[in-house]
Amino acid sequence: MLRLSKLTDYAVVVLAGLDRAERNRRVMAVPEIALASGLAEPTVAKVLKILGQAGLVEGLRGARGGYRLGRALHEIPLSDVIVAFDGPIALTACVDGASGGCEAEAMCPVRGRWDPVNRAIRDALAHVTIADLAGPARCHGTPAALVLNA
Amino acid sequence: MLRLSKLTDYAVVVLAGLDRAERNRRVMAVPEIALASGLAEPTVAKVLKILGQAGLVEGLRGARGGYRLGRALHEIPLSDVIVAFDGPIALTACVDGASGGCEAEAMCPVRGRWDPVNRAIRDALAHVTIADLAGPARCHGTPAALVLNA
DNA sequence: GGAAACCGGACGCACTTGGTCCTATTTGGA
DNA sequence: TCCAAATAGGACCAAGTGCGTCCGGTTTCC
Ligand code: FES
Ligand code: FES
Repeated sequence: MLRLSKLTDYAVVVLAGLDRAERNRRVMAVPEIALASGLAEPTVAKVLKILGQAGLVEGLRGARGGYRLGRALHEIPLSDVIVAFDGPIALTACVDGASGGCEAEAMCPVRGRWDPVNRAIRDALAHVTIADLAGPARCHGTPAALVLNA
Repeated sequence: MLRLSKLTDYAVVVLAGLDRAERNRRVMAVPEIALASGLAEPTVAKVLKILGQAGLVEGLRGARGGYRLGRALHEIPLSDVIVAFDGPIALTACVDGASGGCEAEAMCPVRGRWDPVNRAIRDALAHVTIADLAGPARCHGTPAALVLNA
């Protein structure tokens, strides 16, 4: 359905919640983040694990541990979050060297023609930051709407 | 995975195949299209049925029947095909009035903020025509790449 | 040393997707 | 008039995958 997974959606919410702690230079533990975001605790944990692997958040282990933002929200492009959860951004299975995903591979008239479309989607998603999605604070200079509707 | 369904992919191939018949003002039957596109016959039939419901192709019933393009390929935006197979183009479940798809609905900080992103994707997809994907013939004036990478 | 917290992976349920097939309806031709 | 050809529409089942949950292991502070 051209939809990204729920986890990706949750990730944005979690990141937005973490941002509030960031301003106080605190770390937040999972239960606290779950409460702040209204999501189930195990789900939040899973989201943060994946975000950690992608380097978007930093996890501090041990007692009094928690999570902290790896970068500021306005430096995290939406595409990074999507890639972390949904894998590479490509509309079709038959891109570049990926053979075998398609049945009409031999005589296919659209072989490789999706590439410009994929690149366009990637670009659009790369120019939106999580800060644009998280709140009314404009920290990027150009609001997302301006860039996107050009 | 931000992927569109295989059926959508096949639809583009099928439409490209139909275009060759269109130039001769002929109609093509399912077996012929299947042969031309290299796809399985029942699959092609299913694709054409859906395309017919969307008005993108016209089916002529009875003996000597077949399928014909509803419009020229360069007048069919990619978004129309995607909508026919994958439903409305929206990255997240929580758009506009669609409540219930999300758990953190009450206190969600990103409620409604996806809309500009969705609109951007929709616009990008609406400016690519099937003709852009189907072959080297440029019939739209501006090639897709130019519009997309602006 | 114990408690608190993250880390990594495995498991199972459930939904969606895809491919196939069958029947009804329509139309052209013998 | 009757039959063959071809679409229309839906039902059906199998496979894959996303999603939520849980558990044991490891690290760090008190
Ligand atoms: S190779 Fe996949 S649709 Fe052509
Ligand atoms: S309402 Fe769905 S993420 Fe906010």
